Amino acid sequence: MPETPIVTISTIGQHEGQTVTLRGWLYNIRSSGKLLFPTFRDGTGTIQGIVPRAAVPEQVFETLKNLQLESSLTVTGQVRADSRAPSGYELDVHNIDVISPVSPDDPYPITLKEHGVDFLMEHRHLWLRSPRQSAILRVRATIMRAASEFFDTHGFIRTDPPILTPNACEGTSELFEMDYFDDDKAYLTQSGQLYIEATALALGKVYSFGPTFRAEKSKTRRHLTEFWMIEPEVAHLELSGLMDLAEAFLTHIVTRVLEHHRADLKVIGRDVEKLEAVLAPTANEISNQESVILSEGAAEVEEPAVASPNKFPRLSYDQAHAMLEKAYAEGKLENPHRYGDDFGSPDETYISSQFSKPVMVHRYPAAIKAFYMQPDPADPTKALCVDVLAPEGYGEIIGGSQRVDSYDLLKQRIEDHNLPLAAFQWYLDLRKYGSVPHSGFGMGIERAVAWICGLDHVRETIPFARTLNRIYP
RNA sequence: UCCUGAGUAGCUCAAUGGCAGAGCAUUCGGCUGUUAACCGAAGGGUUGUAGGUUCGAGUCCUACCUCAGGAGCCA
Repeated sequence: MPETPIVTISTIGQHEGQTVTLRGWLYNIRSSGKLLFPTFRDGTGTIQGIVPRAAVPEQVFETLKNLQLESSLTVTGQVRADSRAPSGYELDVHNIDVISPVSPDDPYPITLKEHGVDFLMEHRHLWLRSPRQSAILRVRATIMRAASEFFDTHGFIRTDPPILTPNACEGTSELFEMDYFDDDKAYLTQSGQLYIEATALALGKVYSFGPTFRAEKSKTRRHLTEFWMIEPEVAHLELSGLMDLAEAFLTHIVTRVLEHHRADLKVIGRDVEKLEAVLAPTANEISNQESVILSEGAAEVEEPAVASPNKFPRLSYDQAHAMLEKAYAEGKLENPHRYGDDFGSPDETYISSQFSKPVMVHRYPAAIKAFYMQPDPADPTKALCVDVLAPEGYGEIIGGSQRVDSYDLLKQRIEDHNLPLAAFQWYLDLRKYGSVPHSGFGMGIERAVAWICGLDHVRETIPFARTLNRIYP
């Protein structure tokens, strides 16, 4: 190989006219008699090469002609702008050096044709190489970075809770159980919330970011058994401030993705206008219908405590219920929503479909929410909680609440929910020694990625999805 | 856990109860601008498993297995 600069495909345009070396894989190859059109990929993008038989040594032409897809190689050639190329550039190949050829007896299983879900998931380790999957993982990385960045730059301290826990955090979900040495059982965490309440009362503003596990036998496009969650928890913060926080947080993430991933979103096939609508100024944003909805029962609409640059619609549970009743009466929903029940998936889809921004639904009936949620002083049958529903029917991406800060009330709640008091003694201590109002939320990364990328299934949002029926590869 | 649907070539899919097929992939041949290239040829099958009905089952019946996505539950 001659001494040439080693470049990546994403920045190859800066080397127009130069002879460069790429290190990558053979993505596809077409031929037309004495012309070869190999397409190379290197993880940053793809570029088509052109190889006229007369222009290269016979051995280079023959080697490339017989090379199987996904063989690894280095390629040397001259970068040329070409209007026929999708990316604007082509490579006039001078030489190739095969690093590791794929055998024709056992060719690369994933072709450029269609494949079924089962086959692709069985070959997830290879599927990741396809342009769409790579693009999704790049966007995921930015979403995770932007999420951390938001808290890091707003005075939050990252404090990660344990992954092995002695008992159920909320006493509801199905947990993965394992032996913990001799006589004990341990469980994989389903939320770090209780632990970061402790670190919040130590450090003020904290967040955690890590994997969580749910053993529920859910089998839908929105569920994984192992997923990543980012959870802030803030001392002295009440519900309205929590909603401001969630609003600013999501706004920051969407802003970053649009800044850095226009090209990836195009590969994924995302309608970028839908994301831009999330950032649109509030005044122009809210449609007539939305105004009507928000003005009905205006007394209940939460006013942001801090002016937020980008306001999301806020609905109380009662307002959302009224919206669903109306929709059912008009035949837009198959089943009526029973007041007092949680919203089902079709309900959430309908509510979110009425807005182009994420919707914050707050003050659910306390009876259907977790024991640690603070009752609303204005109506103790309601909890000071909020669910953020992503647009376009992507469902709940954030769930949060103000926490019970009274020792006596929390103890009562633990007993009412038949939870083992001893296991929660440390949690009660937080209310015994200098309790303050505090709030937090959790966002599931995969649902956020699915929404932002416009995917129809969360299994594509994580490198190796863990679902009810699949733990391979 | 419940409901619904699907299992046929390496992959994606056809096949009135009557000879097991196509495209892609692989191999061989052709083509100097192809964009999931195209054209010609070849090889490639225990039709998810086990029973049953029938002269005859990929097709009908029963059970089971696997997968899918919807409910419930959740992020």
